[in-house]
Amino acid sequence: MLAHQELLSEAIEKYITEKYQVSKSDLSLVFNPTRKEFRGDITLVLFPLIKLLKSNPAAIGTELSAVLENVQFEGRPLVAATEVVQGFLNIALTDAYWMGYLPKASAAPLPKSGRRTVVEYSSPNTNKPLHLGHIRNNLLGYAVSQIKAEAGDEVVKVQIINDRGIHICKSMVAWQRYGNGETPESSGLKGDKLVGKYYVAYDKACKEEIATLMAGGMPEEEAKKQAPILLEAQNMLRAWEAGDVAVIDLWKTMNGWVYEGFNATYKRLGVDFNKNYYESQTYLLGKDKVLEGVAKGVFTQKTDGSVWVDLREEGLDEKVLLRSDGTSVYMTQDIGTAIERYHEWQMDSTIYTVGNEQDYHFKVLFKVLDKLGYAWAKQCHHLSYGMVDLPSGKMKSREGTVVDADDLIEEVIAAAKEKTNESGKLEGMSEAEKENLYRIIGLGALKYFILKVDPQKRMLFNPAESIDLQGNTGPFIQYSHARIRSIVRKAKDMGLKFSSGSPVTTLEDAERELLKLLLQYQEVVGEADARLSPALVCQYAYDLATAFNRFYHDCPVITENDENRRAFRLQLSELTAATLKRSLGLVGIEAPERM
RNA sequence: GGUUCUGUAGCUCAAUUGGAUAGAGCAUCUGACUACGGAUCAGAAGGUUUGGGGUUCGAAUCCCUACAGGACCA
Repeated sequence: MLAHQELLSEAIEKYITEKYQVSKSDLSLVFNPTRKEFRGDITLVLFPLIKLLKSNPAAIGTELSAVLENVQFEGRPLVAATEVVQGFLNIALTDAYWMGYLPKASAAPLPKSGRRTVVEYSSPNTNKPLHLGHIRNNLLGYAVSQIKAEAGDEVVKVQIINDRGIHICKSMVAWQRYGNGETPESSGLKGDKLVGKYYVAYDKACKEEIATLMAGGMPEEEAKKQAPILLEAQNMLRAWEAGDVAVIDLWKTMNGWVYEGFNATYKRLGVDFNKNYYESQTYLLGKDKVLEGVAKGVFTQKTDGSVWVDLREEGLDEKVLLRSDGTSVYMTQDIGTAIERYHEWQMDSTIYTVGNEQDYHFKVLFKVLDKLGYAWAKQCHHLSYGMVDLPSGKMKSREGTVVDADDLIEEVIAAAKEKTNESGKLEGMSEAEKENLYRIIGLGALKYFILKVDPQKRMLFNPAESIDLQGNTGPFIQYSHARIRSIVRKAKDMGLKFSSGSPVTTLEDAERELLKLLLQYQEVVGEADARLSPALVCQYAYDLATAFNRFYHDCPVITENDENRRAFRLQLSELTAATLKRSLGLVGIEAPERM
């Protein structure tokens, strides 16, 4: 987007190829941003040229400096100053060059790519409420969707719900036994919480039954298989697969409760989906496709009837696709879902947002789809993210250390309320506006805390730090935005001008740094898209907020006397607020006008 | 046991994917034009990048190895 690197690069290439008779292909110029302790905007690394030109860095540097000083941009000098430090040629560009880009400094989406991307995130089971792990998953998936859209793709956000299987039957059996007809309405419990309660009840009953059997002399292994409530659940699963009307009805009812609960959580969290997929609707297709694969000879059926794929040549191993009794495994339904989804969307790529515990699973899935002959299998990506740990260690549902999503959301909002009331400037706000602000700040803190970490890495979730308002946090950026908006509003009330007929031609350091950062917006979006990393957007927003705060500290804005300078600074301020807001939006964080 | 990911300041995270003296925040200490919104800004201190080899002009980054932790597959 910015022209300088290309111009500098061309000039140097032309000079070296002509003077030293080296071919262009042997010449690779390495540019880096200049480190901030040196003067300059961009730096050419000279080391790679030493051998090629048979000279030393200092000599090469001074020689190239002379070349660069003649480079023009739109009829004016591009380079203001150069300096050779060790093996590096630091190049400072002219303020006129930077100012030329001011009109383009407003954050805007990249051009349409013409590509359609499906982003899958949140793949809950319907027997338990959502927890902190799902929150990381949802925030990542949503943010990546936003980033992809900003990078020009058409994005389809989908959820895959694991609504069938033994786990949901366990909740159903327990509800039948102990529920007395309890519903979300009768109990006032959120639907997913209600179903989760019976899953826990199942677990408890099952353990008791196992203990009873063992007391009667049965070995533990046997008892675990023979517990009556387990047999009931297995019976129910068979009845479900056979289409038993009563079982299906109960299943629909209880899953319906869960969906209402999930939807409430998603809404509170601020994520949404264009389409939901249900494994109950895709596992049969998966089965068919696996059997087709057997017919085609890409899978093998063993004598017991089970179907396997052999991936040893690809460095993986053999993997079961259908059990000997013909029932499907996770892989089976994932195959069906992938195929159905492609038929529906014909997307150019798919992103699966799933924890890194499934790394192997997705390697296999993509190979299997490839073996089945689907060319699009190569465009499937697993956005693998690390598990979330607590200061007390891992989350373990058995030990009750799982952090419930709804509870967590309400806690961060409550914490935001408390802290905001200590130091906020909320006079004149209605109660409803205040409540909304607490929500925005609490969620801003939570989301930023989670998304600033590289997705791939395992992360530690410290509840206390997640609601910090200072330093590298969401609320810090939100505050910076609100402060700028306040300044801008005030300036407008005073009737100050935001542009002038004779714009400034020289820049203070803080002004230049801010302008340069504003111009990086699209580059950051592109990089975050390529690397599927919302963390880069978080870092950018933080850098931008910091750069503005320094600028605001160093440079008078409203109180600046020079009208042209003041207009420029007001414009910079307004652009910064807009870019902060847009960047935060990419990671699902709202930017309030006041706080 | 096999495969794979991770290891950076006391703590939580960065490091433009091989470039300069490894950067931020928190916590600690010190300061800021009579506060254009101080939830701000500036500074100090804090490092043998888990250990050991190697590759090269140059390594937190690539290779080998040991150790530690996580995950997956049996």
